[in-house]
Amino acid sequence: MVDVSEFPVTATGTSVQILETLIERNGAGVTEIADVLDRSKSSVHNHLETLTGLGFVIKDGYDYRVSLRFLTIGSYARSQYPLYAAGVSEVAQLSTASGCSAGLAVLEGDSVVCLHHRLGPDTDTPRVEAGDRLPLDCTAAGKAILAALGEARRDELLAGHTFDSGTGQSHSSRSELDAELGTVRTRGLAVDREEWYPDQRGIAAAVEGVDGELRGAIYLLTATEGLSGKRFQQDLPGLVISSANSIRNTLRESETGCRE
Amino acid sequence: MVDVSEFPVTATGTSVQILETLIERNGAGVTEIADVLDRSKSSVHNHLETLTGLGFVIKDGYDYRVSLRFLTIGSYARSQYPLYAAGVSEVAQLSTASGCSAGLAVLEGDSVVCLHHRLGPDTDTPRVEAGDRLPLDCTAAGKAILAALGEARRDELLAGHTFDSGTGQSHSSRSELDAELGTVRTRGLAVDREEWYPDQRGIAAAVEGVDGELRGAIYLLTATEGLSGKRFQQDLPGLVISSANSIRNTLRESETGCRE
DNA sequence: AAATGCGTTCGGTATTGGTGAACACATTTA
DNA sequence: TAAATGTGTTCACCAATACCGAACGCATTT
Repeated sequence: MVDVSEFPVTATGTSVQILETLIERNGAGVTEIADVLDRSKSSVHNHLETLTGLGFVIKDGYDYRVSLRFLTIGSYARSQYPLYAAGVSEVAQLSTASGCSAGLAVLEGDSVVCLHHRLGPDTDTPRVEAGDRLPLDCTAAGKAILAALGEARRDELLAGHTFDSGTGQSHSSRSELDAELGTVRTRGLAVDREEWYPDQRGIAAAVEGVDGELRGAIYLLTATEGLSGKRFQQDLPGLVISSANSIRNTLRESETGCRE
Repeated sequence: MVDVSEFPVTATGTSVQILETLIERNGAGVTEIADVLDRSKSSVHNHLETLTGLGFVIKDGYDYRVSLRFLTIGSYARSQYPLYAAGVSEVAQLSTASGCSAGLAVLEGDSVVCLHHRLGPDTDTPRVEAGDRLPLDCTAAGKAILAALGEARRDELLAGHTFDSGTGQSHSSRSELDAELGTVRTRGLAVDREEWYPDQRGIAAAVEGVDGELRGAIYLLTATEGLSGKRFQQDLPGLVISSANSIRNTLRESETGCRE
């Protein structure tokens, strides 16, 4: 958890700290939070009353919980990314056609965030949710995005990166990663071979806008079990690439003002 | 917009006011916000720096935008409702089987909120998003939920209700609504006949937990065009009711500790 | 009937959020 | 080239307020 006291408006920091406590504990009461955060009950009570009044917290009985207002604002935040509107129906199509789970991811700040995820017919893939952060170096989407960035930005993201997430089947150093990113760039496709979750493979392609700048990535997730080499190396990659192209076209239409 | 100064922690109120401005204007800069809210630039700057540090706001260039952190927390808030986990795959099935859009809604505080929405193959239904609020009296989901509540709670929700949302095809008074809610209770099904959006019809059924308490509703949305009377009065209602039953069973399993 | 749990209210005070002016930097105008 | 305008940012001052701690009301438990 971030140290909330290092920012100029400490009261807002306290409110957020209380929100995080509510999330961590799946709802809590005034006294409980005051204990955990080592604050007075009255202070906590004031914050909760404020957050409730503002619609971010719901009180039921003795418990306070975070409200669906976050989902409302979250849906809006997602709609800020043109990739979402342009890609959501293509994800449905990709997921149906491939029988795999599929989704969209974007780079926000220094993390790759899942914008949308659709569970496939073979339901035994990890339960990724919209809003989840994806590891940079051991997921197909992360690699696709890294490869599409300029070197300066990539260096920023990987500064101090430890290469310790995922299953350990992935790279152990920056130079190994850089080598793979070269391949990703030439193929226009990134893969993850059981590097993120055991028995799970991923395939992803970056999507750029009309200006050539990165808009995000579309990815596909599937269980290794019963997956033939040809399917992983030819069929599925083909579907992902064609989906990415389709999204690029939709994006071009919306970014240039429709069917130029 | 709520008056933010009526709550004890005014600084949090100000932060939220700034967030709302960012949403309203699709991102904004320090000066712009200071103008709109009639506050000093330094104050706005401090709040934005705090919100950025806490991860709720993203700065790109001169603009600040709300971040996907809201989506992350929103997904969590949604997962607090057992109806979501129990119903999301049933919604997919219902949507596929019926060819309509379908979704889940719950009562939070005094509003009915959409937990999940899946666009159907016939894509010309309103673009409902997770987190959207649904009108109480002119949507099928709203009526299903109202009908399932105790009288006291229903009175609370409808106190001061104006019956002016939707297309105007709906009820104009509380007594008319009450009459329909009786029918809803006996049929176990609520409908909306172009009352919310023109040319759109809805069907919904409430879902209760093992304690008999309301957990929310599952709904279906479809265009009137090309919809036969039999389909709207028999086929689709049958699908919705069987979906609701299926979710009730899933809920029972999870609430009693799996396959009792 | 006493004791413990909860959330809430209240006054006092040290902290701090807000202001407005000055600043650095970029872009636009003359 | 120089001035003018537009950003976001920094700073010192002061009134406003977020915080504390004790008291309170109300349940539930002992």
